[in-house]
Amino acid sequence: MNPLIQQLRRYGHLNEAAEKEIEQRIKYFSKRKGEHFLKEGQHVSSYFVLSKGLIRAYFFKNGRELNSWFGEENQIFGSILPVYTEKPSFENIQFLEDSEVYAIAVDDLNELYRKYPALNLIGRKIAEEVCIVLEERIISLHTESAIERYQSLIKLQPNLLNRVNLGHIASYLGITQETLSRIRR
Amino acid sequence: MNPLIQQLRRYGHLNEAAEKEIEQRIKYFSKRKGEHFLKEGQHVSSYFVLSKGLIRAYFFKNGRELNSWFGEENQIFGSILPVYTEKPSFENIQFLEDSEVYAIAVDDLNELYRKYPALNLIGRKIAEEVCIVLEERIISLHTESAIERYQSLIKLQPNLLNRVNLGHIASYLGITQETLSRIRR
DNA sequence: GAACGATTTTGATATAGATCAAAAAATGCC
DNA sequence: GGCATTTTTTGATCTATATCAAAATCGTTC
Repeated sequence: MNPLIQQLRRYGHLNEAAEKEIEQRIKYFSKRKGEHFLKEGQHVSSYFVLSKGLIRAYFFKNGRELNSWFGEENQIFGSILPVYTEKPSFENIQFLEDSEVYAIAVDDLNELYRKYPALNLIGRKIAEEVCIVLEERIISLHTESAIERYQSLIKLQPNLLNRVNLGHIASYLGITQETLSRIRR
Repeated sequence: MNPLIQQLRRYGHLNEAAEKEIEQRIKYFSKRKGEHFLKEGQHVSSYFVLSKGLIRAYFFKNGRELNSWFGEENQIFGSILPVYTEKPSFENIQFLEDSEVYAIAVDDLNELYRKYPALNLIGRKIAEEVCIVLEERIISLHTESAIERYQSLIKLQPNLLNRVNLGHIASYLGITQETLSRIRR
């Protein structure tokens, strides 16, 4: 069973015809560690799922890379911006391990929304769930100290620490690597 | 024309029957400055619009109030959490000026979604737009200094400064009132 | 327009986290 | 197993922002 379809089913039911056409449009990629899935200014994919691997999303600020999130297996994620506005994303998405991805292109998704309106319920649920995740991140950044943010992250994505180096984690938390090292001690 | 319907129309088309029933379920409130629209643990409203007035959303952290956002006239806002999970919000919503509100209850909205599936497209668009706004706030908190966050806020909601005292702004920015006062100098 | 409370500013000091530099430890490679 | 590279830790100092206290300003009411 296609891992992206599997994720979509968590949010709502689709009839067979819709599901079949979605499946036809889902593309599979196999990528090596270090490769990019998406670079700033492109707008290839809307939603996607890793059946294997690990990714990070990052952007540039004053010439420095800043991580905005990490994605692990069997989560659904993507960039909302291109889906909503058809504008490209300012984010870069890079594989941190050899990975396998199932993805649907922005244009395909928008056509599917037109053709199968029932899909909008699923799209709504996904976007609402993303809102809730984003709100939690805002609260974390708004109210928590570096130590607390670190603890929040371990609670949310406990495996991450074994898969990603500290520099990436520090960048996500909005602190320097040195501070993170001191926090952990 | 009902101000909430007017906002919904910005996201997509609804047939007459749907629009009529939505309009019937929209409730009007007139509230005085200082009154609450929503207190922590309730889940009255999903989406709403002010035709007049100003509100803030806030929550408690270690006994202190922290502002999470401000709402002005002719914006659509609400709490996604109750719509998505049917769980109550942890936020409080209070009027900062005498206000007039058009609102739709969570239960009504969910029934409308069932009855008029086309509404899901609008719900999806709204949630997607909220995601984009939330992402901007995350970037601001993640990467900007207090001064930059202050400037970002003025750019986004320039009238706010004339309508709200500095304590509220500082609480939104995640800094103390003293620091905000020094920044402004 | 005096008096009160609320809001904003100013001052002195404390602290979390940044920066720069270098050492130590871990990892990968031949 | 030894060398090179990357990652993590440690140290010294600096800076942005917090805290606590008090003064100044503003707004409202009688």
